[in-house]
Amino acid sequence: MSKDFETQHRLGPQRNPAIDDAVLDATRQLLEEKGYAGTSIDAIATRAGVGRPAIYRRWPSKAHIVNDAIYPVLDVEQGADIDTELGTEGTIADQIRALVQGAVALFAAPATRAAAPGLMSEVRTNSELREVLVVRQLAGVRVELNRRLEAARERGDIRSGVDADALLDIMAGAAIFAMSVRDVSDPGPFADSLADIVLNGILPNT
Amino acid sequence: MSKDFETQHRLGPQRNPAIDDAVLDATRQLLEEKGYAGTSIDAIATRAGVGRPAIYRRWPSKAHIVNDAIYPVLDVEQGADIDTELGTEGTIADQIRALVQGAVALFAAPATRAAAPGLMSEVRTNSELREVLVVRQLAGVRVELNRRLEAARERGDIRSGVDADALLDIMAGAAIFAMSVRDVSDPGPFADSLADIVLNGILPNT
Amino acid sequence: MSKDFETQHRLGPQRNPAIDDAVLDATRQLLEEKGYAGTSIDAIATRAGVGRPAIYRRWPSKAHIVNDAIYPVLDVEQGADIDTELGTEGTIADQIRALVQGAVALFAAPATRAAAPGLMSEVRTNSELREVLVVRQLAGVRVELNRRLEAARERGDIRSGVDADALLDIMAGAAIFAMSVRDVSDPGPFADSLADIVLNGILPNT
Amino acid sequence: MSKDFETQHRLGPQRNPAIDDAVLDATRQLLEEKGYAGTSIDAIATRAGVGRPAIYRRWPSKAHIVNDAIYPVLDVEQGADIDTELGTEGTIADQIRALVQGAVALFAAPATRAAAPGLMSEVRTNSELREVLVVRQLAGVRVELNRRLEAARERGDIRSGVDADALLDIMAGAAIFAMSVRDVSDPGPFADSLADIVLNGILPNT
DNA sequence: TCTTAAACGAGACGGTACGTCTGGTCTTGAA
DNA sequence: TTCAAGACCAGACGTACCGTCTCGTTTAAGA
Repeated sequence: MSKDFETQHRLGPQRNPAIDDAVLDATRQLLEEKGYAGTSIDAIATRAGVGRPAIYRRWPSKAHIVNDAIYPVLDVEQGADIDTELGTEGTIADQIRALVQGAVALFAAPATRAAAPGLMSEVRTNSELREVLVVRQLAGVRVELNRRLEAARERGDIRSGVDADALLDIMAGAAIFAMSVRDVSDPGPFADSLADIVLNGILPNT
Repeated sequence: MSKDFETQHRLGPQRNPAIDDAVLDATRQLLEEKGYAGTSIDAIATRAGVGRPAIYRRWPSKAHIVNDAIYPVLDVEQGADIDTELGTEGTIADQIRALVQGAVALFAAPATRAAAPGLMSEVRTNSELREVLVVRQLAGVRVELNRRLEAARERGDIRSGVDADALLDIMAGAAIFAMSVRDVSDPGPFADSLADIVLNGILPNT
Repeated sequence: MSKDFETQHRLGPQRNPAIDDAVLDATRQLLEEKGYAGTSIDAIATRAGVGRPAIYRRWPSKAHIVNDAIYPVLDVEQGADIDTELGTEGTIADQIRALVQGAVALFAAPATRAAAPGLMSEVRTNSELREVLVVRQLAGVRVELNRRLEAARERGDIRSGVDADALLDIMAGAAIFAMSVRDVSDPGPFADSLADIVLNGILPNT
Repeated sequence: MSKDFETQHRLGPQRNPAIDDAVLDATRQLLEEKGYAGTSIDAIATRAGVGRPAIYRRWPSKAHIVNDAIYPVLDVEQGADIDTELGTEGTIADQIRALVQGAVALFAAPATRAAAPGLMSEVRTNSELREVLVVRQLAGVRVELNRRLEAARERGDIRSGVDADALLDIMAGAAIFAMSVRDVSDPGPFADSLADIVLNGILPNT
């Protein structure tokens, strides 16, 4: 129960950044152990050795905590991060392959398997969460993916008529479904199979 | 508050099937209005004009009610239904197109948009629900799809190396993601885009 | 679970008197084992091997069943029984002594220890029960006791000014309190102590 | 529905003592209006304008609430209170008279009439309640009464052979029976009649 | 012998209360 | 101003009884 931040403990009027980490760590542990519904804010606070108000001071709801706990930040508003994330080098095929690998790896972590469907569910009723998750995080990726596909299409690297939104739905949706519902144990082969269908689906028919 | 089944109301030691319908109807309404988390069993009972114990007598958890409320039964244990459901006629391309249309239509209903991610989340911790939803319902479809793809591959109608499980993950996952997260308003064009990518992904490259 | 009345079992349009006995027996057992609050009608029906409607056909409430189960009938409307019950022979001292012995013996049975306070509680809100228990059973005893004391007072056998109602409250109340609350293990000595105080309390000084 | 304690309302980590009072007041009201069985914890919480958990934080069962609501505390562990309560001055006759008056007054309050038999009933199955009510509260009185009678007997002020326990059973039992079952409307004359019999029962026969 | 009608067990029903658990807010007192 | 601790309301959870009612069967008594 004794945490290292309990020794130097209170910083006065500044927030203690160690608390953020302790909370996110505890959240990941609990997601893995008890699942999304079983991860209560009470349990997070107890596991992190932190009071509940310290949590509510930082995040407005459980979904926001979970979102921060399982997804990399990348909402830095600059294109640089997204570019790096999406793999800016190589052919469009390489880029898509990298994207699929990235998506599968993202949703394959145990905590994420437990959390992703829960967040999908809450995003429908919690508009504050929707703003953060769908608008700020997902929309950026959509725009960037659209830009890339557009460019590739102009170069003739992909078929015309490929819907970028549907493509993103496939990559994210299939990865989440495989990891969280089918509970695929080895993500590698699945990522290959997924990339195989997706690439054949968008590249020109020779 | 008076329901039509209240007039003749009690059938003695047999359960009143009108209550099943009233509960499932109320569940669909509440899912649409309040979302998955906001749909409490109390609210369902009140809306259906039914006591809470009558619900617990029929379903062991909220997830089971929701499952019955939004998914067609088709667990008839005979292949016949699944065959019909999956579209047994025409070329493999026609069959896949029908499958994609069916999946999108299934997840496009407002109640289902609200419920599907919630069920995906609970299926991970509720093993009783997993039995019903993943093993009994999904597994049948997986087996049948696998059989069809195998046959088509032998006829050379699709590429070899296409993973049937990944294909099902794509169809279900993409449809759920598009409907529940992206909240696509018109399912028709999305289904076409999805079918376009999927078909090109599995058919031979000319 | 097989009762002897289950062999020949149903008598047609007449009630099966064996059910009355089975229910009252089960009630006494459950009172002793689980106490008054823990004795549910469900449990009585199950223990007696009887359906709930068969019970409700005979008694309007749990309190009525318990009343029948623990108290001797004596509501025969004829003074004869009460006379016998109250001990009509001997001096007034002998009669009072017999009364005290009877009261203590009545409330000393294990089932009665558990039930008496519960009935006292329900009699305040259940007016139907009040009618049966207080008016029909107790009032008769009050009247008869009053008559005896009046006669004894005229003969100079007891002090004047002794309140018959208070005397009955003492005998019943003290016996119930000793048995149900103090949980006296041996009723004999207690009955003697009680009789000692009561007799000295009403007989003339010297 | 707005209570005075709602203005300043929450005291932080300390419990709000105003809630204790509000709950006990509501309990007394409900006992008077609906009787013991009709006084649900739900109803108490609603009437007191308080959440149910706030009640369960303070008392382990309905019986404990009722006990606190109707009986004065006097479990101060020092003899002083009990001495005062039992009336330490005057002859033994005066003391007994005071005791009888006190007992009758205690059980004459409307809420107490409704509650006392219910508590007597629950004390038999709820051992936690028995500890509080019988051991901590009643036993102290029994010991003190025994001491007084012993002293009086040595002085020759009462007959030898008077059982202190039976005497207490008489005073408490008769008062409860008269108030809760017979429902005596005017406690004064009853207390006089009871004291008359009791005093004659224990004083020497001149 | 056949019919009628009541009693029976089994158990579903709406309703109410139980005691527990969360979520999100607020307050205290120390640092 | 932050922190931990924790009290607070609101309300959902799943369970247990209550008293009523209906079912389908059994059985005694009357036709």
